[in-house]
Amino acid sequence: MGDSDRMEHTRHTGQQSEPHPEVPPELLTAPGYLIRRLYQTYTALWVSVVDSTLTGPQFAVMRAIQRTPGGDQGSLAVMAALDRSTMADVARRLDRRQLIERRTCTSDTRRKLLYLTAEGERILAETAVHAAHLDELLLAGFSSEERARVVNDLRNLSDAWERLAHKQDLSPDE
Amino acid sequence: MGDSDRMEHTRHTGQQSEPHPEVPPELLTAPGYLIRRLYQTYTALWVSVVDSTLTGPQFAVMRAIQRTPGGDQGSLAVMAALDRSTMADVARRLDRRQLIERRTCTSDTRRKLLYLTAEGERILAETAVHAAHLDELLLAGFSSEERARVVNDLRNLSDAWERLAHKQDLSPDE
DNA sequence: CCCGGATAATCCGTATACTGACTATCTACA
DNA sequence: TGTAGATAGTCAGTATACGGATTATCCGGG
Repeated sequence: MGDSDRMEHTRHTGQQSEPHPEVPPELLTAPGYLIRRLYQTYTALWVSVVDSTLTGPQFAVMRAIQRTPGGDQGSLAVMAALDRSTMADVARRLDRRQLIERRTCTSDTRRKLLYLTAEGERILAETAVHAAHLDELLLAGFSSEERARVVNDLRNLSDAWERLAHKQDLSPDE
Repeated sequence: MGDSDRMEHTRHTGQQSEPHPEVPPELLTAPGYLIRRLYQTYTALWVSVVDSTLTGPQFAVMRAIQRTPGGDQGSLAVMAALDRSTMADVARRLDRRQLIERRTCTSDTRRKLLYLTAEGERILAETAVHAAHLDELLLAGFSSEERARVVNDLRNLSDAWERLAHKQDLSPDE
């Protein structure tokens, strides 16, 4: 997993102390560009803080199974915010590593019901500690009311965008 | 390219009005989970609004080239917030489609300098219009001061997280 | 001039992510 | 009952992403 040595190659993409390659300003106010960077930075932090054997999505899936053991892949995918295809991949990898078990539902053989194995429970509990620490870190620079506001803004954005995504007509007009 | 037919299967992953997939509450306050969902929703909206022949990252790369024609892949990657490997992929695909040109630098043959082709300029200009429209849509549900606050929060988060990512010691202590 | 370290791009392996197609299965309706 | 439509999971194809190894090249010291 991560390089646990603390070499000074801390920069991922290489920039920031550089003579400023100058990000185009149109990008800096584009919500999508910002979100992409946030997502990238977050996954980098996940790897370095949680390190661990689980990726973020894998962790989300196992959390969902923990909450609803025996749920089918489709429902659990929704909880973990994954689509069916991606869930199939993630579940296959977790199954292969024996962190979850996939039983075909007897009353509907199309369904596969997911359960945590003992090892899976162990890994999940272990990872949850580090994940909680990461969540703290992510908001550590903000006062408690800023924290609430930021999380709230993120959820509002998320909701607003999802409503947009469900509309069919997004033409420029009006 | 979204299904432009108006079939009633509007849901992507399958539910949300269903009885109870019930997202685990630990996930709903986890910034990382929210960011991942925002990123997913954003890319879905990009496809359906900008549609187009360019992905978000491809667009960012072409914007960066437009701003700094003849830049080398490494510097342009930083501007577009991509790492070297990903930039190599993206540049190869754009090159194959003749939207950019890659010339080997004569004074340093390791470097490849990127330029937009005429066709690339055309596509970029076209896409920029739709991208601007998307940016409007993304904040359309907010008042103008909410808008400023949200964008500001995103940039602050981005900055704070990047500072975190550059620190070497992220242990749980204190 | 030659060598060793640094650097630019690429390649490999793995993991998300999404669309569309495909299989197996289930269910409802006529 | 018999079949059409819906549904669950998978697979193929494409595109991001990232770390680590590789290759080609550059540059500085001896």
